[in-house]
Amino acid sequence: MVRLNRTETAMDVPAAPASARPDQIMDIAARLFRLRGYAAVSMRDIATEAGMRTPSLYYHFAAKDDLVVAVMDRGIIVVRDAVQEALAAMSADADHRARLATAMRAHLHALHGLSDYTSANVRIFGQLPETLRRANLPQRRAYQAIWAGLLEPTCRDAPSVLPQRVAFVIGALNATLEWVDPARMGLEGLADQVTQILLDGLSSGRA
Amino acid sequence: MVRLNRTETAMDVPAAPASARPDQIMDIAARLFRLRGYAAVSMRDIATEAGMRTPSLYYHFAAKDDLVVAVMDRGIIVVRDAVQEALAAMSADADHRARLATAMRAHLHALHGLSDYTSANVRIFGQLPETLRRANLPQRRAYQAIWAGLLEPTCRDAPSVLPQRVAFVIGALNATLEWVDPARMGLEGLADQVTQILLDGLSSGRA
DNA sequence: AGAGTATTCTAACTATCGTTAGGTAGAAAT
DNA sequence: ATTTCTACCTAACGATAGTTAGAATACTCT
Repeated sequence: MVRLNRTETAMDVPAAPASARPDQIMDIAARLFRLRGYAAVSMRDIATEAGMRTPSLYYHFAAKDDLVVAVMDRGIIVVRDAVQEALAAMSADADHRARLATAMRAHLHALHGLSDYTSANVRIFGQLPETLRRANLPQRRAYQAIWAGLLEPTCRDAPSVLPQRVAFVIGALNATLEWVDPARMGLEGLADQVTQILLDGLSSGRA
Repeated sequence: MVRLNRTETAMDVPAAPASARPDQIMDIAARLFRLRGYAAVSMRDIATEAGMRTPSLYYHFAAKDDLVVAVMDRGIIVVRDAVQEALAAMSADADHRARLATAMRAHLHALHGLSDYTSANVRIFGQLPETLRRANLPQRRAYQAIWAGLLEPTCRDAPSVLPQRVAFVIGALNATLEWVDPARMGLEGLADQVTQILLDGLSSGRA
């Protein structure tokens, strides 16, 4: 609501390189998309939060479609990098259960704490017209490939179900977005619970 | 796209009671919401599919909000009835694992095969403004209560996590909406896989 | 200091949204 | 036969969406 003149907004972040303005816009867009969904966030909303007039956005992004695609792609890249780094930091002789648990933790962390990009992606993917969804599919497939490698040892006797397992596990992790209150519940407790259920099932609760 | 005059549309369904017209509109709305999301479906779209002019919708539903709330509520009622009936049909001495598996199957069936109402609910709930979401919450809470009863035996030693378990299981089941191709994959195979993972974990795949 | 580029501005356009006003054809009731 | 009610119609309103044209400002480099 507060109108900022351009001196204030530009000078608030003097350390960042000049080319970081698109990043700032994407940050704002990701946060709003995450909070309110895709159609409910207008270019005017994003411009207001960025302290600029609406048409100025079009200097950095030619259309709302381009902006949302950029946000969506980054959402997958962020979680993909997080999971890959977490796996790379493990000792080489970790078994597949430990690797799965680590990947789940990294995914949940990217989803709830790291940034708004991955959560925005999960939140609005289903709201996008098919054209925009298709634009994000290559990133998603690359990320699913990581999980296929992780889950392959769990279904060696029926490899045909692997793609469905991948989708189910990622979907189950993403579903936590809808009900987890990040403040009320610690991320560690959430990760413990979710990984335990997914690895050993609901029946193992008393162990 | 085809324009129908009122004689054709009114006479096509002479067997149905006259008061079924709101149901027909809700059927169409649920199908479109499921396919395209909330904001992407206009009252004009619904009216066109119903073979009428847009303002005529307002004779049956005072606002888009009322229509969408009616669809959302029915979406929960449908799945709730399906799960309750399936549980009621079980023998009284079934253990909690069998009851859980039955409930999961019924939920998945309502989600993928029974009608568009439950899938529309799951699909667009996160897209609604908070006011409309709140209107659907009582139905959701009532449905969650059923699952709380089902899941309580799985976490007797830590009852405080029960609400989160309920949300996680329902969320995981709902997540299948995003990746299951109902035609390509049989509903039974899907249910087998999902219930096995949720009950016994990913590691049990080779059993 | 001045030229050129980068960035933001004002003003406005078109399209579509949900919705309202007010009228009309047909069936039901008196 | 006249009224009443149901279910639909045409016409149009105000609000808001994404977007464009073109001028003005700020920054960079010589």
